[in-house]
Amino acid sequence: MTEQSRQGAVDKDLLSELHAQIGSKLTQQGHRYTNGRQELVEALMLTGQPMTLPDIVEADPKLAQSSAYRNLDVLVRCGVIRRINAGGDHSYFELAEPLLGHHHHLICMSCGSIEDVHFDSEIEHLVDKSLSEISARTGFTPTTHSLDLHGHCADC
Amino acid sequence: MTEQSRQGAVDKDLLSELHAQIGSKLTQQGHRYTNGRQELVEALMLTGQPMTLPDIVEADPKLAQSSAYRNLDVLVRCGVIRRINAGGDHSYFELAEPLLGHHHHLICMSCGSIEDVHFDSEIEHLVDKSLSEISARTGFTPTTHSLDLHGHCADC
DNA sequence: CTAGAATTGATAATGAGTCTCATTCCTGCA
DNA sequence: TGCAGGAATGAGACTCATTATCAATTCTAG
Repeated sequence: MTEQSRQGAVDKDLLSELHAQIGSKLTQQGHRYTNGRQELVEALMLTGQPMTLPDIVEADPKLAQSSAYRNLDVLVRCGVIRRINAGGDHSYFELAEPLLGHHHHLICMSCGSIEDVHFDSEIEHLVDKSLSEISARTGFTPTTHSLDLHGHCADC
Repeated sequence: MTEQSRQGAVDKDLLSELHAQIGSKLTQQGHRYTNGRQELVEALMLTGQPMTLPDIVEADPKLAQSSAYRNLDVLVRCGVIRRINAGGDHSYFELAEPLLGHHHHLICMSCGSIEDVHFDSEIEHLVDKSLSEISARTGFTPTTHSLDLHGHCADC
C-alpha cells in the first residue's frame, strides 16, 4: 500500500472514454469539465483506489486545495465521484459506481487504508433481494447500499 | 422521527442487567462506570436508535459536552458503544453489537436520520460466508462488517 | 468581440471533536 | 474513619478538515 506506483487497470482508451462520459455528464448539469476537474478525476482513475484530499494534492501538486475541495463537491453532486466516510480524519473519494462498478471496501482499522473488493454476483443478488424486502417492510427507499469490512489489512 | 417519546424495547430488568454487564466490562479494563457514563449509556438505551452528541446532550442536559465526548470515546474503546460515520456533520453513536445484536442501518440522505434494521439470518449467513472467502483471498482480517442502506426514509 | 456566467485560488471563517488543567471524586489501605 | 494517589469532571482553549468569501480570470454563447 505504500507502493506509489500502483495503478488501477485503466488503459488509455478506457481513460479517455471515461473522460468523455464524465464531461457530458457535467455539461448536462450546467457545469464545465475544466482542467482542474479533469486532473482530479485523472488522479483517481490512475490510482484506482480511494484517496483523501491530501493524497490527491500530493499526486498532483498543481491542484489548489480550495478548488480541489470545491470540485470534488461538484463531482460528487453530479454523481461522478463518491465520498466515503471511513471514520478517520479525512474523507476518501473514488470514482462513482457507474464508472467503477459496484464494489465494497476493506477498511483497515490500524492504518486507515481503504481497498476495493468485488463480491461474487450470487451474494450481491441475495443482498439485493433482502434489501428489497426491507424497503417494502419499512417504507424506506434505498438508492444504494454499502457493505464494508472493518478489520486489519495484510500489512497490519 | 420527530417523535421524542419513541423508546427502544427495553424494560427495567434488561436495562439494569445491561448496566451491570457494562460496568464489569469497564472495571475489567481499569475504568469506572461513573454517573456520567451511566447516563450516557442510558440515553442510548432509552432512545434505542443511533444518536449524535447534540441528541445525547439534549436528551440529558446535565451532561457536559466535553465529558460526553471523552466518555463516548472511552466507551467506544471498551467495546460498549459503536461509532457510526454516516457522512453528516456529526458521528452517530449506539450501543455496541454485543449489547444490541447484529444489525444494519437505514441512512436517510435527505434528513440524515439513521434507523436500525435486522436482516434475516439466511442473508447474514451468506454474507459471512462470502466475507470469509474475501478474507482468505486478500489477507485482510475482518473484525466486523457494516451493511447499510442509503436512500430516503418514509418521511422524506 | 463582448457581456454574463462559471471557475479559480488565496485567505478567512466555521465548527465538530480534542486537549488542558485545576478541581472534585473514588477507591484501596492503614 | 482518614488519607494518598489516581481517575474523572467541566469549562474553555485549541486543532484542523472542510466551507465560504471575493476579487481576478477564463469560458461560452451570441
